[in-house]
Amino acid sequence: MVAPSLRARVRAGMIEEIKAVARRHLATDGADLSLRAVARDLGMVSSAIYRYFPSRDDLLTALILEAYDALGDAVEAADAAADQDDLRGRWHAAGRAARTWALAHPAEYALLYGSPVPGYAAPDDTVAPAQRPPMTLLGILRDGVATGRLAAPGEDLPEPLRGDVADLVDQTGVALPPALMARGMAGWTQLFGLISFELFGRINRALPHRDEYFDHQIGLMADLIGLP
Amino acid sequence: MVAPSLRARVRAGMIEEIKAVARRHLATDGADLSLRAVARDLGMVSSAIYRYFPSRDDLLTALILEAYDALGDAVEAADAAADQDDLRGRWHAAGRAARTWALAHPAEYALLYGSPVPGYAAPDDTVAPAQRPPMTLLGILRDGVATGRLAAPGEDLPEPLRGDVADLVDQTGVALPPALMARGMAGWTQLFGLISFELFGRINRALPHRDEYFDHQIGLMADLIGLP
DNA sequence: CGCAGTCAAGAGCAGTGCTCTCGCTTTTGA
DNA sequence: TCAAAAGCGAGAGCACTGCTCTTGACTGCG
Repeated sequence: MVAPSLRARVRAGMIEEIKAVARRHLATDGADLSLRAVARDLGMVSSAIYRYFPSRDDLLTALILEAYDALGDAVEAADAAADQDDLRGRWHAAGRAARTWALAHPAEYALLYGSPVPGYAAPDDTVAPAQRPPMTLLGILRDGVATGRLAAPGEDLPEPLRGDVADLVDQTGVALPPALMARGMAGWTQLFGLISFELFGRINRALPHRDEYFDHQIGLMADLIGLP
Repeated sequence: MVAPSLRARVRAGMIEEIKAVARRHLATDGADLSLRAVARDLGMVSSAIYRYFPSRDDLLTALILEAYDALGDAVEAADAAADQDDLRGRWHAAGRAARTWALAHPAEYALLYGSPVPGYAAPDDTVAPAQRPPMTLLGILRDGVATGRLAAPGEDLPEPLRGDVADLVDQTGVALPPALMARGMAGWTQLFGLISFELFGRINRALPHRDEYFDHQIGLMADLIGLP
C-alpha cells in the first residue's frame, strides 16, 4: 500500500468538498441541484466540476450512495443499540431511526424514495446500500424465528406467490417462512408510506402529535407480524 | 344562462388541447414538463401558452387536479360496482382500482404522490380531490360499523393520540372509533406504499406475480382492520 | 530538466421559464 | 354603426441551466 500522491489527496478532498456543498444546496434549495450554483459556491467555474464528476447525474449518484449509507447506518445502529431480545423494541427503534433521519434530511430522503427522475437510472452500486434498512427489519424477524420468540402465521401463502416469496427469501438470505416474509415486507412498506406521507405533507396537518401517531402505526405492523 | 361567445368557446377548447398535449408529454417524457415543447407540438410559440396558463406551475396544477379526479373516479367506481355488503370485496376492488390507474398513468401518479417539486406548493383546490381515494376506503369501514359487520378493535388509542384521531374523525365526517380510524389510515398508507414501490421499481424485480403480491398485501391490511 | 498529465477558466451551444412589445382580430358598448 | 377595449399569437430578449471544447498554466514523475 503506497501512500497516495499529493495530487490524489487534494483531488479526493476536492471531491468531498463538492459533495458537501452539493448536499448543502440539496438541503436548502431542494432536489433540483444546480451544478453551476455549486461551482459558484466553491469559487469555481461550472466546467471545472466536470474534472471530478463526469455529469450532474454522477454527482447525484454519489450523493444518493452516501445518503443510503447514512440512513442504513442510522437504522442499523438503532437496532444494534436496543436490547436484542426485545424484538418489539428493536422494531420500534429501527423505525424511529429511519423516520428521524428522514425528518432531518428531507431532501436526501426525497432523492432516495421520491419519484424517480425521468432521465436518471440508478446504477447497480445503489441496490446493496438501498436494501440495508429493509434488511435490518427483516433481521429482527429472523432473530425472532431463530430464538423461537416469533412464530410463523397460521396459513401459508397461496401459489404462485409462495414460490416468488420463497425465491426472495433465498436471494436475501434471511431465513423466514414466506408468510412471515410477506408480513415483514408489509411492515417495511408501511414504514416507507408513513415517512413519505409525513414528509410530503399529506395528512399530518391534522395530527399534531406525530411521534405518537408514528409509534402507534408502526406498532400496528408489529402486531400484524406477531412481534411479542 | 347566456351562450358563451365564440371566443370563449375556442378558448376553452384551447385550454383542453394544451392540457391534452401536456398530459401526453408527461406520459412519454416524464415529470419534467417543458412548456416550450408543448407549445411546439401545438404549432405555437411558447409565450402564447401564457395567454391560457399564467405559469408552468398553473398548468401542472390543472393536470394534478384532473389526475386526482380521474383516480378518485376510478376508485369510487370500483367500490360502487362491488357488492356493497361484501366489505372485503369492496376493499380489494378499491385498492386494485387505484393500482390499475397508477400503473396506467405512472407519470401522473408520480405527480400526485411523488416527491414534491421544490418551488411548488399545491393550492387548496387540490386537497378535496386528493382525499377522495382515502375517503372511499374509510367509507367502507364506516359502512361496516354502521351495519354491525365491523367491530372496533379491542383497545382504544392512548392519549394524546386518541384526541388527534377523534378530531380527524370529526373533520372527515366518517364516523369511526378512533382505533379503527387509525387502522384504516394504515391501510391507506400501505396502499400508497405498495403502489409507489411497484411503480418506482424498488422490490418487485424479484416478484414476477405482482397482482397476487398486491392482493395478498392488501388482504393483510383487511385482516388488520378486521374486515370479514 | 522536460514532458505528460492534471487542472481551472472561458467561450459557446442548445435548451429552459418567463416578460414585454407589437401588430392583428374579435368583442363590446355607446 | 363604429370606435374603443380586450384577447390573441409572434417575436425578441433576459437570466438561467447542463454540457463540450479549447486554451493556457501548473505539477510531479521519469
